[in-house]
Amino acid sequence: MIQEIKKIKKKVRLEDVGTEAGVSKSAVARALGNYGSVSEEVRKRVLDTAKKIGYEPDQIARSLKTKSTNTIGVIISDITTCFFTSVVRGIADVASQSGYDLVLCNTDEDPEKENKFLRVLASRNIDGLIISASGKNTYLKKLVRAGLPIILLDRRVEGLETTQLAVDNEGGAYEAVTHLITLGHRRVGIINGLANIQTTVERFNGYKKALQDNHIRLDPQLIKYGDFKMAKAKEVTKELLDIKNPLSALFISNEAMITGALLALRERNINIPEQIAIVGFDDPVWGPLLDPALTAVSQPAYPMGTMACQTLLQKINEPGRERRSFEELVLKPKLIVRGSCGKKISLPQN
Amino acid sequence: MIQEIKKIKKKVRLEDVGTEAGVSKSAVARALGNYGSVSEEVRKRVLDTAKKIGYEPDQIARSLKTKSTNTIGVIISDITTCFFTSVVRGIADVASQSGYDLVLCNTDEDPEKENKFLRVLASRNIDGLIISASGKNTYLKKLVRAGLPIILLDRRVEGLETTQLAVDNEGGAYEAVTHLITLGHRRVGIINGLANIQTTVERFNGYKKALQDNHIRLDPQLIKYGDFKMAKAKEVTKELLDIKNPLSALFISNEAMITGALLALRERNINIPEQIAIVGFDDPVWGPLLDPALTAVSQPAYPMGTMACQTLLQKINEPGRERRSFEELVLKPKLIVRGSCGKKISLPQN
DNA sequence: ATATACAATGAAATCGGTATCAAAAAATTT
DNA sequence: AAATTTTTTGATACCGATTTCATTGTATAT
Repeated sequence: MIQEIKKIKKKVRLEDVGTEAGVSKSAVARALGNYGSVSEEVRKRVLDTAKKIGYEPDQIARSLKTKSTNTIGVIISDITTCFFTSVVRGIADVASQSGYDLVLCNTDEDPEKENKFLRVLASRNIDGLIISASGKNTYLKKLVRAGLPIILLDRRVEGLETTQLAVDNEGGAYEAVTHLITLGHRRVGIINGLANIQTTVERFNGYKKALQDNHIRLDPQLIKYGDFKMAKAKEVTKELLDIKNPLSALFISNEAMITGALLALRERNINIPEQIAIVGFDDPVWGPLLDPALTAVSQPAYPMGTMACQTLLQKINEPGRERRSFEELVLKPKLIVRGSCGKKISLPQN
Repeated sequence: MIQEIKKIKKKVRLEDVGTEAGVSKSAVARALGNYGSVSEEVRKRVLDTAKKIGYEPDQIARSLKTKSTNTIGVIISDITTCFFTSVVRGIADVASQSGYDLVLCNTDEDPEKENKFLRVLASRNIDGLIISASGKNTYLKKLVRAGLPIILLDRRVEGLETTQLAVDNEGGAYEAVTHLITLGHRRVGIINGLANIQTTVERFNGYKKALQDNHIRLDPQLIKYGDFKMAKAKEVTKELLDIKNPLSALFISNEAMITGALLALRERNINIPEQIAIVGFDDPVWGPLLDPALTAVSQPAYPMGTMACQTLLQKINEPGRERRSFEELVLKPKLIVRGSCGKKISLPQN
């Protein structure tokens, strides 16, 4: 039994570089950290031996002392959502450029999970946080008060005085629904997202406002709620198709639900746009592949990510601005008209 | 100028709990850490005061001592790729259940970025790594030798003795192309991914093998390379459409490139499947929405993620198994036949 | 009652860096 | 050459947990 477990290479520490180079670890720290003063000779020797024996500083140890981890937390509902995918990519690119890393958390809109992640991230001493919050969250307030730089992404949270970055959901929805109305549609259905999520409410408001401005009465039958996912939207779409006074157009509140809705229409053999006109909030890459191509509200997801991260990094690095950091950044979405709403239809007599 | 900057709440430390509860910090550590022995009375008192003054242990400090960070690194090419999105979600779910967090890195297939991320993650003392490696990477080998638990995801790396988890790319491609051949197609084009990526090679091999097994000569004109992205695939598809001896079927190596290819066909007003049959590797959610619906090779992306993470956690927690940890886990993809390949065509005379 | 085992506790070392401080060495001024 | 300043350097405290160790107090065995 002389067979030994292969020895795992031991970590090279700052001090090891010191002994190898024949100086104290303080000297090494100065040489590598470019601060204090070191003789040119020692600096060179240290740099060489550091490279030679493969020294890599331990971030954990460093963080313990400096209180900065070069980490930013990202809390979203679901990375699988195309919108968030792009946002996260944007965040990641900016972060990486500045030497920050991302810790990613999916909450599935579950406030409990959200709370758990917040605690975990806080205990990890993240330098900043970008969060698409589910809503009422007590711990989040604590973190804001504790001075953690935070960007509220895509969703406002009441009573939280911190920077937020969102899309003009109401405006986007308004534009989309107005487009339908302009084309002559009077019975416009809507598939909302989860009921008490900020974005859902705002998009719904845009829908309502568009109807109102055109003197169309709100019909509760035309209003359905999904959960931002495909399956539920499919179900709910079928319900919409089954009401007696049928709808002629449908507005759908996010990408996954668009898929669900279209699937339902497919199953029922309903033609777009002849039998029903479709607009979606979110402009999927595959929209142009459909026949007719999808008319949709396009959100600048990637730019939102980069902007969120840039703003966060500013907050992190200029803590002086903290006082005036309660700003609202709003990006405009854009309606992209393709074929799925068809041409102007003749108004029914009423 | 009596106006003061609002005081930021100071961190509560283990020791603070101690003084508040009238015991030493060692006692607190034992009470909270559930080890050693503490009198029931002290335990209760400590737990109470800890909650009262809101103590949250500092992970950084803990990690420094314990050498474990409860963090796993995830290095992929691009989170924007649907396949990776699902994989990452799978990883995240399993990780989170076991109290691990994810640090996410996008390399864009750039070996330099990959190397940089590896260094950063190593210096952060991650407990394990899941990586879809770009290829020849020196630093990765170092980490394996250093004993870091690693799962190679989706792509093998030569000379690296560590667990790997991939889809049977060759098999999947073989099945797809064979399907086309069975339907009577003889001139089958292929849009490959980036040239020296493992998955590209394997899928291409499946394509070649299928042709070979059916005694069809490889025509270089039918073979194009993309970069896994949409734009390039669109371009390349047009090139394919322009060759004189036209192709009757096309196999496309991943989702984004499918979109690109279909976009090109759309522009040229080419009918699927009458003028060209289409199979894709990757089964997009929107595949069924097309007309005809897309025939595609479906990869179990989410399960790959969960499995990768489970396997990794095993490695982390049972270091004894290290010796025999050079295993290859292969998942089977599945061809899903829908409409985009059409029916059997009559063979041209040849 | 004495010896022994065991539970409960606090002091102190440790993890690997950063930062402060005072001593030593070198350079400059007078 | 002596005094002063400046540069270079190593020793040491510190970050906030974990963990070892020695000590005290209590329970059990003899």
